[in-house]
Amino acid sequence: MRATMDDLTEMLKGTLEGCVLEIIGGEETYGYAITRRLNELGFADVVEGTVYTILLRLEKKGLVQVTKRPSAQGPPRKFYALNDAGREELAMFWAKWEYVSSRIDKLKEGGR
Amino acid sequence: MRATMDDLTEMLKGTLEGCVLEIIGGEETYGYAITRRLNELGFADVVEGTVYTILLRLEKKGLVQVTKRPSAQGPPRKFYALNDAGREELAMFWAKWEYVSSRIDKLKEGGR
DNA sequence: TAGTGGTACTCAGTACTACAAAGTAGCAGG
DNA sequence: CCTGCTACTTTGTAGTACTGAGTACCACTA
Repeated sequence: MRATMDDLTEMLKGTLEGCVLEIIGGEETYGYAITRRLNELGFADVVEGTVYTILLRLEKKGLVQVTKRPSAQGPPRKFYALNDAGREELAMFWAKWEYVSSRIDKLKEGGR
Repeated sequence: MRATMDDLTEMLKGTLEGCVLEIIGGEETYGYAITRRLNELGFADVVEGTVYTILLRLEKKGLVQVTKRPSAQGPPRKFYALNDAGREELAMFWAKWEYVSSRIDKLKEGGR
């Protein structure tokens, strides 16, 4: 119930999934690495559980192709890559983001 | 379950409340008018029910001052104005927005 | 004067999302 | 062997926007 700057979870709803799509779109990668990447990017509080639920959702929606590969650093990794539907969804996400963020910025400028 | 451009509801979660705060901050106003304002601003699918739940939440959090005034155009209106806590919350909202949107834009630019 | 349409508010229930928390499992180094 | 790091899974919870139904008040009009 804090109102501090670092509590961004509500604002990330609906955008985190798109961010994960974008990261996967850049290169085939896996859950743990995606979490670290998001943390690096400034989304410091995003934890693994969140990312894994998103990945399962993407898989269910048929937006990604999954490949299991052994790892030298622990249990096997599940690598994710975008398929055509995923790339389409990603483009849609950026279109929505463009739209929403421009409206909000306009509102901020006292948009009449 | 559509994936069309006009389904923005998930992306608005966490930001709509801030938008309502901003509108109230601009001038004392009431629920119905706020809904129309949001629709004008491009948030076409936002409906009254949503705005009223936000307003009740703001009231519960003690961020607004409420004044009931009779209307010539129907039942009495509940006018909302920001108090000090509300102005603080609004500033916090814009700070968060600045932060989150800049990170997402960076990610979009292929941010390394 | 009954009916319609626009204004204005309320409330119960639902869907979706991010997070918390706990657990399983493998490998490396001391 | 045991601690720490990597890596994945699952269950449950809280918060938010939306749906849909309802109440109520007024103006206009047929």
